[in-house]
Amino acid sequence: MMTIGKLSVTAGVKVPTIRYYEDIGLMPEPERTEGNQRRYVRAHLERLNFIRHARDLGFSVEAIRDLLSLQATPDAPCHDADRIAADNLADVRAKIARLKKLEAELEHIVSECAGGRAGECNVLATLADHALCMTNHGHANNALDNGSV
Amino acid sequence: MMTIGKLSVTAGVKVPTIRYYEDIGLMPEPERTEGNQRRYVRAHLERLNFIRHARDLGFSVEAIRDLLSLQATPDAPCHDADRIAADNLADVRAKIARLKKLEAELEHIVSECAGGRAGECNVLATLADHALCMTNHGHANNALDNGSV
DNA sequence: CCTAAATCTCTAAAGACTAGAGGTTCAGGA
DNA sequence: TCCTGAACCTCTAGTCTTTAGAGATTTAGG
Repeated sequence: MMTIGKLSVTAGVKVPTIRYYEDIGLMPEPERTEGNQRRYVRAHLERLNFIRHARDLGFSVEAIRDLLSLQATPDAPCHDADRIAADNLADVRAKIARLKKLEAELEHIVSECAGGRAGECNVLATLADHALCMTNHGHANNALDNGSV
Repeated sequence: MMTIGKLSVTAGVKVPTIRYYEDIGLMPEPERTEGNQRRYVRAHLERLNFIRHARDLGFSVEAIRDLLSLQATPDAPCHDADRIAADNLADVRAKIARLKKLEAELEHIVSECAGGRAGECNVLATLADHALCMTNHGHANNALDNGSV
């Protein structure tokens, strides 16, 4: 029997976040004391660990919902879970590729900025002029959006 | 003289986003026709390109605001712009490092999933049990939050 | 029993947009 | 010149995943 504070510390998830997960149905409603305070058992901790871990790995809340429902029916084929993870892997690789280009560009910018005046500064010049751009970081804006990965 | 639609297509920024940038002061208020429609000139396109480019590179709106103000005073030392870019570079590197761990873990998970049942699936097992975790993707939740990079 | 810490609910904010409603203006063709 | 349909206008409200605070209540330890 854990309080929400204990659960929070143990799982590494902030208290309001736990309540939020309950709101959106990721966490079940736990039992309450007579004074209406939440009391959790070990199953809750495990589930919350699962959720936090999956969030850390970049899974969306929707994907986690799917995974949790799979977990609830252990006889189902794991094909779906596999697909969810594979999709995520593709995403992650795309993000890495994009960030590496970005890193190269920023390195270039920073190393060249030798403390001159803004008028000659590469940061500004590079950002202002696409023609100076080393790499093609295109308009695929969603590739790295919705962060929390 | 461009309409907002033309500007949108040319710069690769959605129309409501342009208006939003105007609201928050990233874009100046352009001239209007007698019928109250916005009309942009080339300077607007360049500024919007600057903004989009910087957003693509992971700069926050606040950082962009700083950069834009630096750009407006080209005699100022570029030290600030340099710092902003350097800060961003550190961020980008942290993101890359984290995503690489994540990639390794997902590769591990996916490759081991041989189409069994969910009860034995590594995706679920790995997510459920921290002890099976290959890497320490810690609780530094903000490292990759606020995406759009 | 008392008190301080933790909990409760509820509302609102963050960032960076995006979507829709309901109305107006513009440009090209008949 | 008029018409029509696409594009524009403002305004409100929603997205997503939390996080922070206010004000009230409960709990556990001494």
